[in-house]
Amino acid sequence: MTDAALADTLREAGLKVTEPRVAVLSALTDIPHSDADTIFGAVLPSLPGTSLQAVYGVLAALTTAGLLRKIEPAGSSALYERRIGDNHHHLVCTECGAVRDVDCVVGQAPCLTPSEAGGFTVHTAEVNFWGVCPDCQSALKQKSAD
Amino acid sequence: MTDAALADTLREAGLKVTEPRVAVLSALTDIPHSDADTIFGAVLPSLPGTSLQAVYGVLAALTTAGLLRKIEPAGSSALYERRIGDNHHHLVCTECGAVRDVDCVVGQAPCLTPSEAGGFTVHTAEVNFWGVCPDCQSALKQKSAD
DNA sequence: CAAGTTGTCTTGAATTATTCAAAACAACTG
DNA sequence: CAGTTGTTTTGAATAATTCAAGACAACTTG
Repeated sequence: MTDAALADTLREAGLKVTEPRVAVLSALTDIPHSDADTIFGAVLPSLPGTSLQAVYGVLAALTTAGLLRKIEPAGSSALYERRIGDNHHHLVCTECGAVRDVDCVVGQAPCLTPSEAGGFTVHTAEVNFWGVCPDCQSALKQKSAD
Repeated sequence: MTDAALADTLREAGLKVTEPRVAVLSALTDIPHSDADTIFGAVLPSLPGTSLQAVYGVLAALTTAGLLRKIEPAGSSALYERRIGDNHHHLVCTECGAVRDVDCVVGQAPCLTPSEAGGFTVHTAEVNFWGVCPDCQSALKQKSAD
């Protein structure tokens, strides 16, 4: 995705186009499920004057505008991804924290209406799967072999 | 639940029985879905010499022993509950952070096997519902009427 | 029941992720 | 091109949680 295309994305969302915003979108295209610090590291080479706070500001703006989705798996810092609008879920490695996308499980989400909402107005169902990623499985096997 | 019964619960889990532990279990029986600070406030009257760090230590020990479940909804601090062993889920109010238990939705959890685990070994599926609790619904209605 | 061992609690401080605030600055509007 | 609005920079503050060392208490063993 070119910077021009990313700029259009920003404009369409009613946001001003700035270098930090384009850079953050670009970084998240390459490395989804990244936290603020990782994104900061990714954009720093192209924006030497930027700061971590600026990244936080950009992430907040883009998330509010609906261009980013913020996920906060237990035990890790907030992660951001560009894949939005589809109700996909996440698979998180309990060993290393790696995150992978999972398409919504049973076609729609019939199972995701709480039987008894107790007066709550539910608007979102979030599903997280916890497990061990292939890499960590190998590592664990290796370790137990010692 | 009496303190003696709570003490037995601790012993059965292979843990030493101490005042702070009994107090924390007792507090969580009364006020589930509490964070460390709330629990600290609840046990302080009966344990004047205790500290927040002690509460954190107790919570960590009890969670490791399987007596507590730790939940970490996005945007709030870690919460603890005694209800364990059943795969229930949570309903979280996006306005005030209130948490309510929800029984597992479709009988078992047939919908909670990711279609494509991508090599991950999945051991847990976590479901969180986000919505607005009855109290906050009233409050919002009130506000919009102004 | 007494002494020892192991593990827990207390005290104090450090860390990490994140947010707040004010001034300098840049993007879109007309 | 100038103005307005909103963004970024800079610097500091906050909140939740964790780390570490010594004091202490619970269960075990004799």
